[in-house]
Amino acid sequence: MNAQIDKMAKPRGRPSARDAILDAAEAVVVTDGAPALTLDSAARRAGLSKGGVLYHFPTKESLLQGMIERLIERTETVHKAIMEAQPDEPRRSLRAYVMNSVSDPASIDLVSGSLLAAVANDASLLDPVRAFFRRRLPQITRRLSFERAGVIHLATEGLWLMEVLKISPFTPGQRKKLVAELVRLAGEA
Amino acid sequence: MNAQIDKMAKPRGRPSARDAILDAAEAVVVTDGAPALTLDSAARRAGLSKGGVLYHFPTKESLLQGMIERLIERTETVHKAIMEAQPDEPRRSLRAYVMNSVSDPASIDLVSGSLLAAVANDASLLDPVRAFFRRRLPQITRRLSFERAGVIHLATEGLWLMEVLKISPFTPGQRKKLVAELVRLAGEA
DNA sequence: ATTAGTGAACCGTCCAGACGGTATATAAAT
DNA sequence: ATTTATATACCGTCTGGACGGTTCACTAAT
Repeated sequence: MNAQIDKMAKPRGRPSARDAILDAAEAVVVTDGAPALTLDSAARRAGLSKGGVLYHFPTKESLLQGMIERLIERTETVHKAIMEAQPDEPRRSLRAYVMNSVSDPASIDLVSGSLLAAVANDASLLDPVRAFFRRRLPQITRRLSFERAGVIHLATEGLWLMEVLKISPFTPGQRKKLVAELVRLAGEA
Repeated sequence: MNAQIDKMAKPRGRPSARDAILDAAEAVVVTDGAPALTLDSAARRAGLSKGGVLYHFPTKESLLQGMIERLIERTETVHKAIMEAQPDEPRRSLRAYVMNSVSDPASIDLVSGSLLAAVANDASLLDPVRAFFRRRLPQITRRLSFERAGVIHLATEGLWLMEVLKISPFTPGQRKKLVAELVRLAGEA
């Protein structure tokens, strides 16, 4: 499914289960809810022992940090990929952002687990997310009216967050219309 | 502050601390974070014992349900009040919604506690919120292009959710501009 | 020799919920 | 007007379980 990203600095020992643990932790949250994420449940889902999890993540907090870090890394990587596949023009960053966030309804589950886990355990774990948004803001408002780009940003993040929290009231058809409108708005001057 | 609503079926015993418990629970979440909300912490904050809390809310889940219920009730009440204070025209519902949600940055804390607590403990507690959104959707899209009203809805909810989660990247000045833009959009045909 | 684990025992803490008891206020009966 | 009954509104203690984290002896791959 996902082409795995080469880790530079190839490790020497056995292939690490670090990513598998993060995947497992996300899966636990998505299927069983945020409160179900414990060191034990993540270990079981990843197919190893609690000791194995603690080898990679010495505390639960570090596991949660790892989840958020990877969420941001993934988002940045995908955004870059989408953007570079598009013609060079000032609005491509915003449009790539919209497409990355909301164009594929199924991709929500791939990241929502990390966010939900962070919210449930310690809101300050989301600090890197805010920092990420802040870094991205000037990129997506480039050469656009701040108001217009800002509203598109808000709406995109709004749909994404509503779907992460499963509180979106829109039917699939309505959703399609809205995404199309957002992409359209992101393409206008 | 709040005129208390007459409970029909006048109770006989002492005045109930039910609302005080809900206030306390919200306050605990806002000041100490969602994981800090326990039956004990809510009781202490409300100035009574754990037994007292359990009298009103026999389980923690029922406390969380109570928080979400009151969140929705309050939102509906305030929305109605704002709306009726405005001239009768098709777009006043949407505009009242925008004003209610994001016009006052300080009011976030009054409701964020309930939402965060629900997310942290059991996402299905948010089901009534989605139902509420669904009820509201036809009202705010009345006589407006669905796409336009939908984008405003998304952006409003996006700003609100980002602020509840404390991940908004906007400066106060930028925020002001965006809110003004949303109100403006909600006023246009 | 180093890395990456296993697996089990164990500890301290926290927490939801149960339970028995108590205090307050109203209402009906005497 | 005093008693009696009764429902409401709590208090305070206890328990059983889960969870995060530690330790430790051992193993498998590179």
